[in-house]
This record gives sequence, structure tokens and C-alpha cells, in this order.
Amino acid sequence: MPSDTCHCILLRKASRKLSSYYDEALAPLGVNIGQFSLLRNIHRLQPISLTELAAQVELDRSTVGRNTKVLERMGLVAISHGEDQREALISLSEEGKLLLKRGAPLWDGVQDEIEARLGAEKTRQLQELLVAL
Amino acid sequence: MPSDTCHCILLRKASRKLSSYYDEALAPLGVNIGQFSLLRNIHRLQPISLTELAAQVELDRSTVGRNTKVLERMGLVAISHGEDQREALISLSEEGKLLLKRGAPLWDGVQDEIEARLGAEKTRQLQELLVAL
DNA sequence: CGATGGTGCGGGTATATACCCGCACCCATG
DNA sequence: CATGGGTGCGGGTATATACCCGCACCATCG
Repeated sequence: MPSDTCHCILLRKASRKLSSYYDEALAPLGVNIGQFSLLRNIHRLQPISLTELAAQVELDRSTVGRNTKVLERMGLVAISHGEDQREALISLSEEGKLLLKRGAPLWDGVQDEIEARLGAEKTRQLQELLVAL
Repeated sequence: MPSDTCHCILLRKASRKLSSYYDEALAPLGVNIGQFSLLRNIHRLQPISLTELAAQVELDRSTVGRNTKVLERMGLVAISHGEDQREALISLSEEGKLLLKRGAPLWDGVQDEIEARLGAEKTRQLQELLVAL
């Protein structure tokens, strides 16, 4: 066992590499995998507050806030307010919905490619391992 | 197979979680796992130029430049220049060496803990999978 | 009805990470 | 020796990510 291979560093490298792989596939849409995933979550949960969304995607609230603002500037999400004036209600715009539709086959493609490269068994192992960490 | 679990997002979550885990262990030293790993690489390769170091750790040169500058401000690395005035030669300071010595058991501890949690077989699988990606 | 605590948000700061551009310097070729 | 390509570096910009702080608002308790 080459104990000098840091699990964490290896994982970070893999994360960067895989991210850029997904980013490349989604490039025609003008969003990266982080933004695409966030859009999908907003779609699933809308309308939703920043705090709740952050909890769902397991990211810091301020991170989600900034990322959401970028999506708003792009016209992909709309931020309105409910009865409680404090609460920001995030939902998809029409463009956002369209982007998700156009993105679905691209995302499926990468996903399938990964699974093909690893094989079904190793894909299952990967999911299991990542959850176990 | 829940095909809606994005491999990439799962990997990124795992990466963040594991990073914060290592960061916690290294907190007494005042460095994070990225900095610690960079220090270990500098130790292994010193004296080394920015460009060469970036290639070795598979990060962007500008990223390594900024990170190195932080380490320099901390007094952990020294940056000198060789005959070619352009080239920055990065090496560890005495404090840097000391930090690596003090950090080794902490790093080993986390590493062992991960392996214990996963078991030998799954640890091997993980390394294999991450390299395969 | 006023004080208090909980919750939601934005801003500030720091680091990580990437890309592009421009400057400096070295070396080879004419 | 002049010019030009290659290489090394820093700066600028953008996003991702986290933490802390302060402000606003709501609900509840006294």
C-alpha cells in the first residue's frame, strides 16, 4: 500500500477532473455542473428559500446565495418574496426550465459515459464509497 | 439504479466532506490539507520552480502561485532565485520542515481512520476508482 | 405592549481554483 | 548582433466555498 497517497488529495483531483468533464459537456448551455445541479434542485423544490435550499444541497447558505444570484443575473431563476418579507422565494424562470430540458440529454450523456467507462459494478462501488465517506 | 444521483455532485460532496475532515485534524498546525499537501510536495521536490511544482501537483500555475504566497507569508516556505532571474526557486523554511514533522502523525491518524472506516478492501477500491476517473 | 430570541438575508473576508494577458528574460537562428 | 519564439512569472477577473457579523423581521413570553 503506497500509504503516501493521500485519500483526500486524490479525491480532490478526481473531483476537479470529473467536474471539468461535466462542465465541458454543459458548455453549450453556458452553465457549469454546479449551476446545472442547483437549477435541478430548484426545479424539484420550488418555490424554496435560500436557507432551505442550502440545507438540501448541503452547501453553505452564503454559497448558495451567491450562486443563485449569478443564475438570477443570467435570467434562469426568479427571486420573489412571500408573506414573510424576510424570506426569498427562489423559482425557475421559463428560460431556466428550457435550459433544464435542453441540458437533460447532455447530462445523461456524460453520466452514461462515466458508467460505461467504469462498468456497472464499479459504478455501484463508487456511489457506495462516496456515500460511505 | 437511482440514475438521478449525479456522480460529479456526489464526488464533490465527498471531496468537501473529506477535506473538512482532514482540515480539522490539521487545525492545530494552522494549515489546511491543501497547504499541507503542497508543503509535502515542496519538501519532496525542493528547490523547484512554480511551473514545475504546478505540473507535479496537477493544479493551475496561478493557483499554486497564490497558495505558495500564502505559505510564504506564514513563513513556511522561502522563495529565492537561481541564475535565471525569471525562475523562482521554492523551498521549505525551517519552520516548514518542523511543521511537516509535527503534522505527520496527525495526517497518518486521519489516513488510518479513513482506512479503518472503509476497510482494506474498500480502501483499495477507492484508490482504484479515483485513479480510473 | 415591549423585550427577547429565533430565523432569514446580505456583506465582508479569506482561500481555492481556473483562465487569459502582459511583461521579462533566455536562447537560437539568421 | 538583432529578432523572435519559448518559458517563467505576476496581475486581473470570475466563480466556488466557507466563516462571521450585523440587520431586519417575526413570534412569543412576560
